[in-house]
Amino acid sequence: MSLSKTYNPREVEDKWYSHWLEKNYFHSEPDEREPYTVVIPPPNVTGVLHMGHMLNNTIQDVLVRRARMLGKNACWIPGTDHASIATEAKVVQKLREEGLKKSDLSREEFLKHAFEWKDKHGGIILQQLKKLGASCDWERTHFTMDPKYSESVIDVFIDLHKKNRIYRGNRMVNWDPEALTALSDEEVIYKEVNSKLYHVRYKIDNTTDQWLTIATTRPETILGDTAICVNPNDKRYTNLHGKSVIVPISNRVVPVICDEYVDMEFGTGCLKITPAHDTNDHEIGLRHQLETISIFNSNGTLNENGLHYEGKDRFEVRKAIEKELEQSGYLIKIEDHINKVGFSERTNAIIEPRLSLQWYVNMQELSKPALDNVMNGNVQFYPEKFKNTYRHWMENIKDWCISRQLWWGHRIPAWYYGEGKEEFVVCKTLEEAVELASAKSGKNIGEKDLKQDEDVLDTWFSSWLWPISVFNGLTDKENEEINYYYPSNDLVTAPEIMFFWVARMIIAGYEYMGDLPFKNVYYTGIVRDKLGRKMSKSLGNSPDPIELIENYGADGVRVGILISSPAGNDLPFDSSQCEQGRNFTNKVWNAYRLISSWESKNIEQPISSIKAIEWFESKYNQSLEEINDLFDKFRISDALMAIYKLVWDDFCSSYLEIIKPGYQQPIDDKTLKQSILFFEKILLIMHPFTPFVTEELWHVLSKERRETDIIVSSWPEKKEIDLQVLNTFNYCDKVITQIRNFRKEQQISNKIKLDLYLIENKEIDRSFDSVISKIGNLTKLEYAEEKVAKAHSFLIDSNEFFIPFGEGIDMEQEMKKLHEDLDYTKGFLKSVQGKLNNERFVSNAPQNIVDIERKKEADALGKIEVLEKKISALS
RNA sequence: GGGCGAUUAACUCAGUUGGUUCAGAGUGCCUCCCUUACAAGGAGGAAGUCGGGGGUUCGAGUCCCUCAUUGCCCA
Repeated sequence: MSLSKTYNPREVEDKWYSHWLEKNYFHSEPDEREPYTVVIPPPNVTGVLHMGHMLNNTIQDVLVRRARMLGKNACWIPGTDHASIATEAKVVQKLREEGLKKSDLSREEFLKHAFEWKDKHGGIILQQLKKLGASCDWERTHFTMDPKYSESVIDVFIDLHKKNRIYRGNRMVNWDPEALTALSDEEVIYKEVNSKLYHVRYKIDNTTDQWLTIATTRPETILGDTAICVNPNDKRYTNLHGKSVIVPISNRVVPVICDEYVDMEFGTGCLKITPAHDTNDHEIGLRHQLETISIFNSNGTLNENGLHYEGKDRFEVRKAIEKELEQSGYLIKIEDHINKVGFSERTNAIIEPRLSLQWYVNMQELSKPALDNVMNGNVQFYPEKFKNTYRHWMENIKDWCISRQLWWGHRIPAWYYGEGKEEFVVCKTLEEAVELASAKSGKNIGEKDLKQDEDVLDTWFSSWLWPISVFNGLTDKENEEINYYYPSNDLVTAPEIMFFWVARMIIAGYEYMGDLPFKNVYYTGIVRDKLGRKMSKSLGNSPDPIELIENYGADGVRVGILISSPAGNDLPFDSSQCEQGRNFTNKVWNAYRLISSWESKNIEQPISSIKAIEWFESKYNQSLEEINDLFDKFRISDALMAIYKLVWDDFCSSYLEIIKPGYQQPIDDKTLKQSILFFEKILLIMHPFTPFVTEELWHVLSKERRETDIIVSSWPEKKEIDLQVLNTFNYCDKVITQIRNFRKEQQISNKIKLDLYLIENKEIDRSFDSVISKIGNLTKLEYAEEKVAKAHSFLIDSNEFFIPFGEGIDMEQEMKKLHEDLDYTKGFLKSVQGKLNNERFVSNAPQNIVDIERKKEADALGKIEVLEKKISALS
């Protein structure tokens, strides 16, 4: 035999992937078939493949390949996201390494560098996906900053502005002092940190020595205090109502105000109010018309309101001010304190709440259809539990801050012609702006008088259009492709971006297409390491996917990653799972090796083979039905497991063993032909999970198939299942197990032939006796009338089986087993009779349940009788 | 602090309307076997008070309450 004992994925993977590409199988064009569309969650353009992508894209590929085989026009759109903050940060860092500062560059120069970077590093991840076997339509690769795509983003901005859904507002934003940009709420990560709670006393104005004490975690913001607030119901402080206090260091006189917002239990019950630097304080400030004093610059250093601290960093100032407060007697005490602090998702800088003028989308009305259509099931979530989370967020949705103080991205199409709050127009081009601005202002405004907004849009403001704009559904409305492919079918993504992305795509879908963007959303879990930690670069606990593919083969990795990862569950990943996957591909490979080694002749077909074929036909169809059902429910792991067991247990361990001819014996033509057909049917259902090994075997297995490719072959049709055959095989399997057990207990080699006698107390379907004889390696299988002496015996469904043994009888062992069996059955009978003697059970339980119990009782009684007879016969 | 989940074998998970497809699967573990497809293999086996406690019911892994532990989302 010249075939390798083990499957070698390296030899076949590149070959078939190139072949598929050459044949253009991944490419889709609208036609008369039913479309099946999936849009990839676009990875960051400069990203590299990690385990999360592996999981996510394997699932998509499984779905897409199966849809293709089901005869649908499958279209999987790949692409990348410009990821404004992440990419800009990378470019800035790269420039810094080259000695260039962003601030020294013009916008145009910077963007030139950024595009160079993108062209060089962009899309590596897409190349990596090919190694995994992803069957994306590469001709349709999109990038969220492609010209057409960008145009649609700008159009949407203009449109929403026209509809009064976009407005410009001076609001508290999450400011990233490192990236120097505002962030959306979703980009802020709150973490618990050990900090300190400073108790500081403020002197009450117009007194010589009366004080109140506040508690704060941010003493540096004292310089921006414009009030002290107490709860109006707090009896301790009624004396303060209407008074003023003197802020330490700045010596500003500020009022004491009352607001129920203050938690009387926390700290001292006196809250200092800094409207410029805290969201809640800002709201209190608005309610009480307080002055707002900003003390920070955009980069987190103090401004001129910071007095002698001007120019110093906020954390440096915190230390310094602690000292100053202490020296001047204002600091009462410092307590340890745990509080939650917001960090920038991208730069990890501590977020500074900051008042600034930003662009917002009013989400109230816009989001309604998106909530309704998920709740009513038009858009299905898998698993469904995420609907709750979704609803909670959608019902409390806040306006979306969409401007970012960056250069890499879609520049906001707003043009300013003056300093006034309303002195701007929103439109696509400078020419239009001239016209609109002139009209709006009533003045003659030229190009030079206009200045475009410096900011770009939030990345998600472009990716929320992904399912539409990859088909140019906005720039070229009603075009053939958008009409054909939209809405897409399944979206596979991580629950972490349910709000960033999924919810907003649904919103955009209803707003711009009047329809859902996808029918099903499959949420994957987070890939974690063995210890349950999230996989991350900094921890270094993430295996390199490409290395895994090299070690275990793409098919092995695909199986390994899917074998136990139900939707929505985190996946604790361990490379041993890939080992299991690799072993699976190897198993199939060896099944092929076996079949290919047989020489066929026109000889009589053994009955055992005929029966095996009958059985496997039904078994296959039973599994196929189950697998189809699991796919319909998006239970991808379970579908894989069902296939795994069908292949390994049923096809290899049972079927092939039954039909296997003796050593160097030929096989009959019919059986071989049928076995190859079975093998092909198995390859077909395996294909979505293990595309490479199945394509390889498809081609070598039979000559007829060499002209076709499995990737474009049809998913098998389900045929009838003969339950009788399946039941009889189960019985046969039980007998075989008993024979094997006997051999093992008595240490009788498989090579030694045995006799089997049986007393048929209950009718037996004898059709699989030839199979029992073959697998059990029996010389004879005889139906007897009387018990056989000096024999090992066992019971299956009240039928008695005997294997006579020669000299080395272990009688004790036999007796022990009989007694164990008897004890168990007696206990079982007792519990059944307990139920039946309970009048309430008999009168309340449905008749069929009672009947079942009665039958159990009868069976148990019969079995006990047989066992007792045997025991007395042996003793 | 608010919301949503989870807890079943050593590990990862199934368990649809309460009742024979109810205590399951895969991996791991143990025993025996290098048997002529595959030791990346074969055959067999052990292993769980279904997180604790209450309740409803003839009957609870499944429904209700409560506690504990834990995860995620939001502030």
